[in-house]
Amino acid sequence: MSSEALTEADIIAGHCLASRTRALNRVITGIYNDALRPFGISSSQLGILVAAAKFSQASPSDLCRALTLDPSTLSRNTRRLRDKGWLKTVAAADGRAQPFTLTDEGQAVIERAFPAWRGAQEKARGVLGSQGTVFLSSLTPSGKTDGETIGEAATPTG
Amino acid sequence: MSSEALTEADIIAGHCLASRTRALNRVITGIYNDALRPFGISSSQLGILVAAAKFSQASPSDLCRALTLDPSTLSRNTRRLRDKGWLKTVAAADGRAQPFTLTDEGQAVIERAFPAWRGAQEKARGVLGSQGTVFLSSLTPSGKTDGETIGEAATPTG
DNA sequence: CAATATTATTTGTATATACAATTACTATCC
DNA sequence: GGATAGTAATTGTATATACAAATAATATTG
Repeated sequence: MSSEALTEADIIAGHCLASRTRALNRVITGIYNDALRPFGISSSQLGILVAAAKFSQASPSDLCRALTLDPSTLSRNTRRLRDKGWLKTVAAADGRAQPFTLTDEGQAVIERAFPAWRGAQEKARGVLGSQGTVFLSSLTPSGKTDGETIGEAATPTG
Repeated sequence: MSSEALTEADIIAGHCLASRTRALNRVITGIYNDALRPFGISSSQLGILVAAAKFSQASPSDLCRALTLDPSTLSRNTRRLRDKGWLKTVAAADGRAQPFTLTDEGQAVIERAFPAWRGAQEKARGVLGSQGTVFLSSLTPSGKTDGETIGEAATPTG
């Protein structure tokens, strides 16, 4: 039993949920990006295309709400997808809105990339183990817990 | 019971672990960044400072291994921390190495930010629920599962 | 209906991130 | 010990991300 006092750095390094979440994100995102690279699409971009496919006519604000994404982030991301010809802007009643739809090319990209996505998904399951897979699967695409609260209330202490 | 065939987009949107991991990362990282902002430090930067505190003399390659961070990413991140005076480069036997140590100011920043970090940690626990908290706590700071495999092998099917 | 408030999106700026290429060393191996 | 291989770090370039500010259009309200 070590009797040294724990420093702030010890406590943070030993428990920080943000550091662990970000590290996990780097690992998992890397798996998908590696798998998707041959198709010229990133994990983030594929996520936006599939979200656009599900809203037949998506507005940026819809997707921001659905994905917990800052509007400025989505604006840049959709610009790249419009530049590639995978999304196209359509007219809207409300003059402020800039809704878009998936193009046929965008749909084709989803279909072409699908087997690679599936391979990455398998690899990610392996890395996450069943506990991690079940937990992450319980989240909505917005990163929030589905329904009420998943577990009980969190226990105190840092 | 819906009898429509699932499209690729339906399957990806409904299950993608990368999208969920990234969305969770946005939510969790945002909690810590909001809490730390008044101290002029980000979640990522605090993570590097505490890692540097634990290696009394850290080399970039040590930290990259410890955190699963690309060397080019760490290089830019430590540059900002050196510019702020929180890390300083020290001499090394190996002329290729650029090891650094935490400065007194860097140590002071950790101490000042600690209560805010603790508050963010509490909030994150609440968002994650006990299942998410337990899972993420089981990861090392590198984003990998501690020890063997956490759960059993993942079950198949995309 | 004109003034004001609200909403939707983009643009300016900055950090976090990674891949590829480059630069500087150190190690190895004839 | 000099050519070559390997390692450590940085720099070039690009995407992902967010906050703040600006722009533009619709809603509200007096």
